[in-house]
Amino acid sequence: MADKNQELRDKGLRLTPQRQLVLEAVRSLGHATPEEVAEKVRATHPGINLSTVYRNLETLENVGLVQHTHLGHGGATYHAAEELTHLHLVCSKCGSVGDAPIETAAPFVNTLIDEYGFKTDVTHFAIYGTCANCTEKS
Amino acid sequence: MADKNQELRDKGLRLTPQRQLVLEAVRSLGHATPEEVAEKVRATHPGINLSTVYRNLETLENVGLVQHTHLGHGGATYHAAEELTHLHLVCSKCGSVGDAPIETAAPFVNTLIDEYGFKTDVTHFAIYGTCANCTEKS
DNA sequence: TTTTTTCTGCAAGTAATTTGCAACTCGCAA
DNA sequence: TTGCGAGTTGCAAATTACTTGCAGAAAAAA
Ligand SMILES: [Mn+2]
Ligand SMILES: [Mn+2]
Ligand SMILES: [Zn+2]
Ligand SMILES: [Zn+2]
Repeated sequence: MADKNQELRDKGLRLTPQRQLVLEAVRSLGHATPEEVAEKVRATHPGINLSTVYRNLETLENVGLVQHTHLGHGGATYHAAEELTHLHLVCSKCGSVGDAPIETAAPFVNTLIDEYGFKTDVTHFAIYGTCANCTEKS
Repeated sequence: MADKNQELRDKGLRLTPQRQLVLEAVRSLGHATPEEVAEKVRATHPGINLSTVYRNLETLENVGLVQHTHLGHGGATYHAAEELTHLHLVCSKCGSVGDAPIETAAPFVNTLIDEYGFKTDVTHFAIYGTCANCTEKS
């Protein structure tokens, strides 16, 4: 358990139960909005304030343990940083979120570097469109 | 001018000065937030309410005359539908918004169709990353 | 321990967008 | 032309998502 504590300490952060719970929640949820993180945390620790969740998500993002992405028109969702190894394919019709390996985007990313010197972060925004299922139905 | 009126009528919309002004503002501004659209409209017609602008942007989007995209972490920006002919390369460091032809993404889009049956709308979300300028400086 | 510093809960505050509603006006029909 | 009805507007209030100020609590340093 010293290891787990160390993880946050090494980043120069104070080890509070709230912070650990937020990090655990993000890790166990996959993608989650701040509200969902709060809900998860409160399942075991009801007292924790929503602003504490927001503040910790920001702090954890600053030290690189979590990251946010935009899957839809609204607010951000959070991931564990290690977990960002795929593209998000978001369907505008049904709202489903599919995954694809980041390598799928590699040629595109390379083209943008070569032609514009632009280094793309392909996971920050979702890939938006219509899924196979919804295309079929229409 | 009958033509211009017809354009909205053909979509089944009523022709109000507010609606025409919103559409013109979107067309002349390129990318614009609802607030910016309102500001533009008010330059000549001060009385127009912000909620009218929001409602008309939605209506115009429903009939396909305008579209929204997400360039940053926050709210949406609106374009004329005809004008969506480029990718947006948004720099996370300096906030600059560069353009690239949509064809740049064609191979990537095709890959997603072939492998996942997913039809990508590459303009809905910006391409996010670091521009050449900011990469140099660091 | 005691002290220092960071973090938390709570309440209040913003910013962006939406909604309810009564008054208006556009387009059609008489 | 005028009159009607559905669609539209302005305004105020509501909602949503997030942020901030602050005083007390709790980590970590001393
Ligand atoms: Mn959107
Ligand atoms: Mn973002
Ligand atoms: Zn779908
Ligand atoms: Zn830049």
